[in-house]
Amino acid sequence: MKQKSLPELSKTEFSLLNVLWKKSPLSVREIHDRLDNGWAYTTTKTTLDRMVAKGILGRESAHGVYIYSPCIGRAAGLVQWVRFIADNVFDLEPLEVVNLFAKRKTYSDEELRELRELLSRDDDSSR
Amino acid sequence: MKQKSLPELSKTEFSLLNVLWKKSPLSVREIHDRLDNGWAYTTTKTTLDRMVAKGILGRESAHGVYIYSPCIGRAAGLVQWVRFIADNVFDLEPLEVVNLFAKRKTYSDEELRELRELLSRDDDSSR
DNA sequence: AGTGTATTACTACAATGTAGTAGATCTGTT
DNA sequence: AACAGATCTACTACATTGTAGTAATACACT
Repeated sequence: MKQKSLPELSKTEFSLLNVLWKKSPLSVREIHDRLDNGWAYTTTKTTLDRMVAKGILGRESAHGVYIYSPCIGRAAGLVQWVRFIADNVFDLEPLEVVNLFAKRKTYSDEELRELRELLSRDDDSSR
Repeated sequence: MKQKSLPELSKTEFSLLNVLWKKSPLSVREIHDRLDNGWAYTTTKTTLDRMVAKGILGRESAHGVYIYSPCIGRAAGLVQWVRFIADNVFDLEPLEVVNLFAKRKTYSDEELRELRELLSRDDDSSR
């Protein structure tokens, strides 16, 4: 056991993380701008800070502003989502959904490998 | 305009609907049993009733119990989810994600057609 | 040094996630 | 037909999330 239980991320949390997995650390403003949903700036801020409080993100001060970065990797953050999507959207086994990822170039081989690993390992120790 | 704006379904709502899209109408008990998450029975009930209140589900009485059925079709319920998944998980255009569906036999041709239609039509009239 | 502009902290409130409890109802049993 | 046990339903409850406003700070430029 080295993984502190895969997090169950909400839709908003996931999309925030998604920005930061592409590039990080970023300031609230930077995140807010690439996040092209209709949110108010303060909404982005609030969500980020709550995620920091939960340990999903880290933040530090740089030149007078806070910058945020993910505390969990993309593979770990994806696990629960792949399960959900496999079950509810594709009606396939999680690993088969990962194979769909593999066709598209969205994830690196390394990420895919880790994702598969996490999916088969953590085979529902919870609930 | 004949579509009453595609609903933004939460994860839970989506998985409930997913059961009912497979077979309906069903009683709380029947839904609860096929829904194999760890919920308490009353949680399933509460969620169902809230969805009825929102007009996502309908319910009627049959042999002394309520039975529930979806008020929206699978294609309509999927639209926002396909957008989210396209954006945040696959990093593809929504329509390309639909093409992934097409490979697997999860959706009927009719559903796919309607889904594509809805996706291209309702190109962000909201927010 | 003062005014405008962006950032942060704090507060707010509705919706959702999750579930318990008590009362109503059904069902099978004498 | 009356009662016990099992189910179902309505109502209540409380934490978390979704979403955002406001006031206090900090910064940046004239």
